[in-house]
Amino acid sequence: MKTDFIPFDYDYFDFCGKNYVKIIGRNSQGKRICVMDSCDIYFWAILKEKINSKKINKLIEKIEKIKLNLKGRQTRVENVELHEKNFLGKKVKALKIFATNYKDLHDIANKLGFPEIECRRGYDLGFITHYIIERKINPLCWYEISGEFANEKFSGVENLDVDFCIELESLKKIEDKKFSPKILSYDIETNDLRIGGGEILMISLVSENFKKVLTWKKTKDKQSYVEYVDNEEKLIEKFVEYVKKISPDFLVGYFSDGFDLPYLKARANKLKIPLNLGLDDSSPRFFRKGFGKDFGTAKISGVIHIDILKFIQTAYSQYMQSETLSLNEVAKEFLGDQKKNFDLDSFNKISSQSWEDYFEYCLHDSILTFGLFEKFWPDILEFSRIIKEPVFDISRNGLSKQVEGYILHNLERFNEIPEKRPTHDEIGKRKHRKKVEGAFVLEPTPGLYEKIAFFDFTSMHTSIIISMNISKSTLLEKEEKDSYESPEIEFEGKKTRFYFSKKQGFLPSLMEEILEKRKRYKEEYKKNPNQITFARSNAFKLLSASVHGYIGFFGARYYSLESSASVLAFVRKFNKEIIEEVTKAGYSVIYGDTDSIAFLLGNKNEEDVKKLLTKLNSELPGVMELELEGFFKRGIWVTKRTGTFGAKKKYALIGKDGKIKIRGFETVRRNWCRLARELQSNIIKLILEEGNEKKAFEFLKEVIQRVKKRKIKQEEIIIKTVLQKNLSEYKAITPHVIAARKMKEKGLPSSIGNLIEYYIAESKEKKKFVREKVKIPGESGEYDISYYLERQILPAVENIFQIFSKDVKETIEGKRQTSLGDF
DNA sequence: GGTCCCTAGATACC
DNA sequence: ACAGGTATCTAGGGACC
Repeated sequence: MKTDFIPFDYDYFDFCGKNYVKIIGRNSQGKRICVMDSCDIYFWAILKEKINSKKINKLIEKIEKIKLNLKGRQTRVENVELHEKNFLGKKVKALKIFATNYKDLHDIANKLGFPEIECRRGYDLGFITHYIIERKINPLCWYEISGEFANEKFSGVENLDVDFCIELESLKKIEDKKFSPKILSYDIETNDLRIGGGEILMISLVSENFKKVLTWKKTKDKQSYVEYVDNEEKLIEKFVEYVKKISPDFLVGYFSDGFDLPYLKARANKLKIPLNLGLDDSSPRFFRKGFGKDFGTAKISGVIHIDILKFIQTAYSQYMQSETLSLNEVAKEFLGDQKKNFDLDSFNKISSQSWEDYFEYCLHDSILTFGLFEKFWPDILEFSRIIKEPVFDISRNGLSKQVEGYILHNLERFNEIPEKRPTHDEIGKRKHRKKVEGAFVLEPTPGLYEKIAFFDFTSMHTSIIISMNISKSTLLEKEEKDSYESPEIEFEGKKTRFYFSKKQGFLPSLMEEILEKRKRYKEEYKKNPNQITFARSNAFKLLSASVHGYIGFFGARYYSLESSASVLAFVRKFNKEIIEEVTKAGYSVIYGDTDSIAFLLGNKNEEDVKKLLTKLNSELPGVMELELEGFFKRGIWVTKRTGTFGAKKKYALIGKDGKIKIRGFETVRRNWCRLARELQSNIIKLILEEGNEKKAFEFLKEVIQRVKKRKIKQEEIIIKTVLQKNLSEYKAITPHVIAARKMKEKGLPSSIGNLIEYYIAESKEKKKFVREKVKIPGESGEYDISYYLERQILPAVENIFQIFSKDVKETIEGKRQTSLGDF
């Protein structure tokens, strides 16, 4: 039997005491295939230096005799080989110790208390990762495979609903072909948000040319996509039936790891019915990660369950305009579509027509989820191919896991044995180490400026890692001639320098490849700018930028605080040097943050600036590169609220095309009310466009009048804050905590991650705390004029007008008495 | 009950 | 626990008078 094949998902099982991998995928005819395979299972025992071959042979003999009795199961070392390997860049002799079952490696490793052995490695990769590395059958790449039909052989162990099942004999990588996975999105609606705490009212399903809402709630009219069942029990059964019938490669939800699938499972358990969604009729398995704070993941055998929210969260949230990651806002940003309007507040009072609306609302959620998956699929695909981990994991892993995955799958090229995961104790120690000094931020001189140029370093941290060959394995113990020397660093209380070998390490070498990808996608975006090419470009920017974070992350295998400190010291050094050079060239530098610098053109022109850039680049080492971010017509920098110091990380620019770029100002901070944000944004715009504050001041006066006359709509005064911890954990009782408590009383979502909305209302008595005046949107009350004038508008505009020596405090607060007389 | 200083908390920038 | 450090700013917490 021979066929082409593209692997989607990997799982493993035991058969006759041996590890098998089952890979689910398809061929170009669209047939679903299960490939059964196994691979060599082994780990490494790295030997101490200067052990003679006689001793090694004796050691091998001893190890070969190791037998274990684990929970009634017999296992033993199968074979031992001696290899020349690298470990952390150093040549070592290592024993490759083979076993039957991956699960046993840890136990066997623990039996190796021989003095000749320095350390044991390679038993903690996870079987799937180990398998992919070993057999090189990479996710989402095309292969030509051959083997025997194996449905019979594994029957009784693995009964899968696939077109055919093959035991792999040979494989060959073939050219990429186009393929479109079958996608089914789903969404449930319930009458209680606590998992399993209420009933599931309806479930929507959307696939290509397929739309369905299942419900047991009968109504007078009926849309064609609505299908009635008798009760909740039948609802769940019908859902399973449809999933099996459509038989998708990907079952996609939005926050479905945390809500939809656990809810379905909980209800199925309660009703004592199976939730046999797996291709082998198994129920979803839930894996808890961390210590309760986060949600687990939900895995379905043979069907790849994707919670698209997770991928968006790690890969894109930093670059999105949306203020929350709600399906509504995310869909608005990426699909230009949003959720249907439906008031979920009162389940009991839903009329028949409302139920129709509710069905449509539910259906539309699945439509949006489907659309989001389609939009992000190219990115998930690319990530999965590059990192070589299955989509299930790629779509859920954090950035450190992605970087680490990339490293682990590429070690073999360097003949490297993988470093182990840090132990719990080691993590504890790392977390308690003193933080290293970070980047340098130049304090700006507040003012309105004309003709500004911005330079920034492309992927600065990564290019430093590459250019200075910085990593755990290239770090030298002491100064060596002809090595890279870090600037002086304050490290663990002492001033010191670190040195890195000039022989390129495997990590810097791998980073060079990531940087290449990043550049390629940036070019692609420039050629064809749209949301998706932008997002992809940024996803790789993020992956590239995460490399530095990874080596300073306490959970990393290749953690090295010395390396991290060195990278940051170089970051400071290069930025300060560029500031100096640009100043020397006759420009006045306004601002700089980490990898960027802003300066005035003055009496020079753009050509001069470009020439300067070329000159600066010719002096930079390795792959380091300074880039022209852009020329701007005007820019504004303000003071901090307290004192006369220039505020860092707060500025606004207007490009030659009139486009405005605002950083750090209240305008871009979601926990300020829209009134203040929009006012500030308009004022910044007017000032940047006009070059003076006159029109802006008139605008301010108008808004003040509207506030005083209570002409401001409620949605403009709402303050939105995301709850970052559980309500009981707050030490300080802030306004948003009070608002969250009120929401909780009303049964509204008020746990970690939920958006808390409130406004500050006027009260008869004088109140000491803001929190005493907090009201949530449904509560009746008039907004507190003084609060909004003094605590929202004033702070948002005061510093801006101060640049023109205009004190607006009087304008905002002063006239209040007279205008209040009008009422 | 007011003032002062500090911390908690949220959210931004790179 | 699940990339890092730097920074701004509000409101609350607590000491003191």
